[in-house]
Amino acid sequence: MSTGVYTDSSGKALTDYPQPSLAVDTAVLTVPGDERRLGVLLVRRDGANEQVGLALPGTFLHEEETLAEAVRRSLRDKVGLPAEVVPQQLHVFDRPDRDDRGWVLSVAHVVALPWQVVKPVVVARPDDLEVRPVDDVSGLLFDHDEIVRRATEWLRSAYSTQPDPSHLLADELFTMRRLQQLHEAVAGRPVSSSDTFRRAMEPHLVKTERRTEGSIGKPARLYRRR
Amino acid sequence: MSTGVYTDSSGKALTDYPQPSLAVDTAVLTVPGDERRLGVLLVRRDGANEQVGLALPGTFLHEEETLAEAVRRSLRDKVGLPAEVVPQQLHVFDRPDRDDRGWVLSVAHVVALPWQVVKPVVVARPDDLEVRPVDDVSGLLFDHDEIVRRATEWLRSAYSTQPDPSHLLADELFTMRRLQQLHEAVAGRPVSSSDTFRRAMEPHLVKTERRTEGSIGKPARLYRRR
DNA sequence: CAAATAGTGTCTCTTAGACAGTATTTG
DNA sequence: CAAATACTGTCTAAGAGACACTATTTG
Repeated sequence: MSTGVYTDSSGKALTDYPQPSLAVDTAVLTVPGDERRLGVLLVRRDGANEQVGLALPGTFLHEEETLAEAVRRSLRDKVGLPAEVVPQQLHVFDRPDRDDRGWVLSVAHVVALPWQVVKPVVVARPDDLEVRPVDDVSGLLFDHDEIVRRATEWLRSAYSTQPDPSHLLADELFTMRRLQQLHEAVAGRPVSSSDTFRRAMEPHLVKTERRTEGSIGKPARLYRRR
Repeated sequence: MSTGVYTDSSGKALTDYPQPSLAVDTAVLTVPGDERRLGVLLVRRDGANEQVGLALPGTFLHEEETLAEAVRRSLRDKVGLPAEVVPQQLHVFDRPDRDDRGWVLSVAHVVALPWQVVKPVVVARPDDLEVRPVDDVSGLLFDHDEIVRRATEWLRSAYSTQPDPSHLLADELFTMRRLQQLHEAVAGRPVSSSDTFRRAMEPHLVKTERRTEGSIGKPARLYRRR
């Protein structure tokens, strides 16, 4: 690590420059089982020094920690989510006045989790936590509306070419219809055509010989991830 | 700005947490007029406190400055480039040991500039500055190889659907062939087919009635940006 | 006129989209 | 058997890619 003061090209020591605080804020996306829409997890902030209102879960970066670790820590400590998540970096928000408590930059992240994982934490703390459809989100604290917008765009783009890249479908086996419904929930609109959807997804999946049982109508073929 | 100490959820004041220094590093991409390959601008670092070797131009974030402003300042002060550039954020590099001078996070940026703009500064300071083909870059300081890789990927992706989105072609009028040669330089390989290239680009351009003059072969139609 | 480059016409193959018609289940 | 859902086959339109052929210049 640093063994002494070093200077930049203007001869100023690094520590002479006030540096910003660095935060991470994370859009946790999920599709609630009942509703067929993509949702984002929000936390109510009303601590003594915090601004009051809804926001994304976040925290300040701790010493020697990576951004991904800070994201995992914030999701574990503030929400109660498991620590195995792999967050995706989105963008650094750097407006000097974005946080009126001080000079705080935020590295926005996104992670998508199955409803089975998110539901228990929301049920456990209904006064603190809430899942809201991404297309209805507005009025969040700081610039978190914009983070949700970017996170949504990122996930929708990822789902446009690959079958469930974020494993929102927790089941090992699933029908083409179930996959399509998930993709429609993520996209926020019906797929252009079932035919095209099937043709686009089949090459990326393993076609099993198993079928659904007990459902109404002709039993559907079950697929597996490749 | 901050009116007093505030605390996080564990009751610790923000200033109790050591915070990292925040740097910006920028991949300046260009296509040298003679060579038909995409290049990146490198600076030789050999100051007293700096590591010795080739790296991207960068700087530390100053107080109340945005990241884009820091990028412009670093390009102006360390390279001599004009200040009107619009940098694109790529990724935050956060390995705690990525800079052995201390805990430094870097927000990597990319910007593409016409050779007419880059050439003068390289010619003026041949011992400090160098443009090297992106596909030949390796052994840069810190994790700058990775930044160049990401910057290249970003630019190539941008050029795959739009005609010269970064205005690397400084001329107002240009032939389809010239545009294609630029795109081939950026992509690092020939376009799959001139026919397809023309068909993909024409809708995004204005077809003028002017033609090239004095060139060998049939004079080519000139196009303009929309 | 030969060489060089630009531009057009058109054929084939693939894919998207639409949709009719068949298959297999539940109740 | 009616209703519901799954699946197949096939037609059409649009686009990608290939390429022959025509056009217009220089030397």
